Amino acid sequence: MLDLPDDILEPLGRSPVARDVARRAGVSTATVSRVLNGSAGVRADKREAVMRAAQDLGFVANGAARALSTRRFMAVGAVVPNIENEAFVRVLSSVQDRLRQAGYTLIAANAGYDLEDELREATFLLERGVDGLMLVGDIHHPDLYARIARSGIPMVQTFSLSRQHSCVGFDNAASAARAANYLMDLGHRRIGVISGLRKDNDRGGARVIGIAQALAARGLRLAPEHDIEISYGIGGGRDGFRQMLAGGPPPTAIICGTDQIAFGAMIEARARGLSVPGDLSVIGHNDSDFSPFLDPPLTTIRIHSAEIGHAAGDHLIARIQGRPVVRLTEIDAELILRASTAPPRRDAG
Amino acid sequence: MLDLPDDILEPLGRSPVARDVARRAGVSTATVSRVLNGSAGVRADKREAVMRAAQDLGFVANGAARALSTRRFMAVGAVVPNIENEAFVRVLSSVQDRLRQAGYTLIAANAGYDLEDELREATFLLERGVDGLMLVGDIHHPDLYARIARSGIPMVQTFSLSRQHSCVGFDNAASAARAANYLMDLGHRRIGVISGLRKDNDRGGARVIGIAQALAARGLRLAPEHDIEISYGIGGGRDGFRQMLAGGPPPTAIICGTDQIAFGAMIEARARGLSVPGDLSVIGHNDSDFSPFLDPPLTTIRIHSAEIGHAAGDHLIARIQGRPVVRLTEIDAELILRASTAPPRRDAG
DNA sequence: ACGGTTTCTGAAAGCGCTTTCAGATAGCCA
DNA sequence: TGGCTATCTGAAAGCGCTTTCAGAAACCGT
Repeated sequence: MLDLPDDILEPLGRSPVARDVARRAGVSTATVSRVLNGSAGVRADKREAVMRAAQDLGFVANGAARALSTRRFMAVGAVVPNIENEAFVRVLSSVQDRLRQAGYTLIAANAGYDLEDELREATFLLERGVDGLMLVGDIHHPDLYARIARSGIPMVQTFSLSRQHSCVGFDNAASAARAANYLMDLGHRRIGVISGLRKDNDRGGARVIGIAQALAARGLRLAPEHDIEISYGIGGGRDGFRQMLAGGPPPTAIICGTDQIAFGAMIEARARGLSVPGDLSVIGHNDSDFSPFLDPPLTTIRIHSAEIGHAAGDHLIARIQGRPVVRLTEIDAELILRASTAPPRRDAG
Repeated sequence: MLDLPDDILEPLGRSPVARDVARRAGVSTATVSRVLNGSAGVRADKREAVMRAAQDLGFVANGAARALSTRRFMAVGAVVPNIENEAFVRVLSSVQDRLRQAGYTLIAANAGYDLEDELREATFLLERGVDGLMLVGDIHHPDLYARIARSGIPMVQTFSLSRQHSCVGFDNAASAARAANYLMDLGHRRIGVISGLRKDNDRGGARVIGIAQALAARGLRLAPEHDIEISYGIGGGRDGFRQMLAGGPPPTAIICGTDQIAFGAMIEARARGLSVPGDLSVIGHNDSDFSPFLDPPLTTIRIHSAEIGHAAGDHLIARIQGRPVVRLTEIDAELILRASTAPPRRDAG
């Protein structure tokens, strides 16, 4: 006969713990743990009893205690340059998708395109005990690499490729070069670039380099006055294009760091009486939702953010679980042709 | 004379714990904890020693152990209907801002406009042990309220007002009514609505009700064929407006659930040969980044998402820390007038 | 130098879970 | 029924931190 305490059917004044479930089911906490974690080797009747007791009590295991005991926090962190940027939101959303399926939580943080801030945020995440970390790009604070190494958790970089570290991304230089080649194939010879901030941003930098090299390969050059660096957004695009026009003969085509920038440039071009694509061809980056609906619809380099996120999530989960992984996953970007690009006018030279 | 173990200057094979710091500094773990948590009452020299030892070792306190010991997870959860929606991203970003300052982490999850999914995600967060919870809207699964109550953590609802629960938001019906009144003041009499999904969405529902009531107050009515419910996005807006045209005499003005929907409707209108605002006035919701740059610039109801997030974050932190709070914070939405609205044509009746 | 305060400090007891280890139980065959 | 193996189970030892409590040290006035 079991010896039941009086309070056994009374509500507890606190949230129930494993001990309470064990008492109610007439077993030990060890068995409760075994049942709740699905480990085999518990007789059916006891399993039943535990399940019911847990149910009745509304028992929810204390995450901190579990994490302390298993050394698994069941969460991974992600630090992105700008949490409000469409591409990064999509990545976060898709990486969370995967993590969620594996029982993990995503904790996202914002670095604001600054290495020091990124270090701070990532450290914060590391202190929380995340089991894995996702970063964007291949340029990070050296201390960050050191801390990640010391913590011993897996890390994956996204949106660009890397020799040193695990990554899921694409060749920013090559895809931008492809866009440049497409423009040159159309007959353009004066091609400009409006990119977002390039400091500490290997993606932006690589793209400009890719374009410059593609031009060089055909005997052209990226004129300094056609190489503009601005802050992100539609306003940035307007400013950028205005700046570009101020610097001598206008380009007949431009490649922009985001679709927002491209949109801004198109607005400014129209305000100046330039028609797109008649006087100016425009290519963006990211394929935003609104890009197919612009006037004219925007040619853009589509980055498969969702795929990047899925792959990055799978990569981290696999490494956390000790499964083998490929170090480098390439998710190719794609040039989406729409009506914002066309051959230059005859007389444009 | 202190008795130092041999390994004291050797790197440990594992990440350092408080014990290691204590040994290196020649104090107990209690003192280490006191120093690292800034509690007063530790002599300067010992404090120094601990600081240096922690520094040297690269000590990072184990979050799970700390959480277990303090019963504070130092994280709050947020469940939003759609993590890729601009307005919600902004709220998450601003709430995180505040939390971060108070030393808390934000864990965000996606509910996809479904009460069951929301319950599932919120439960997941609760199991993790979050210290507070942010939800969107005033309609939730009854079980969710029960679980929150049982867990004893503070919760705050956002984007709408509530009689029952703490909230930071605005009166969706009133702000939509204001937009309707503005249109009627311009002379419009046939006003339509294209909203996102209204099931389990009090915001969308309230807006339509507000509009219908505003119309009724002036002896008009919202015709059923002018009351369209679609899924979100630009495509949704196009579909919605197409549907509306199929149902009899077209409205001279529409109010849309988001700027994306409004943009879609404008595209469809133009495709049908209708000019905006000549033949159709359009009002959106949220004031997206691109809205001022559309052709014509979009009149919209600006929701101060960042303020909502800040207030919600402050509210939660205050309650977690046991400080008094106001139960209801109203952050008024604002009608931003741009060129997509104008008086109807004379002959439009 | 001494008793009485005041200030610091360390030992130890948790926090609530998982997991090992050894003992208990059940199952099986002869 | 006895002996042996195969299953189950519970006691107890952590996980790494915070915090209480009582004792040690420092300080003070006389």
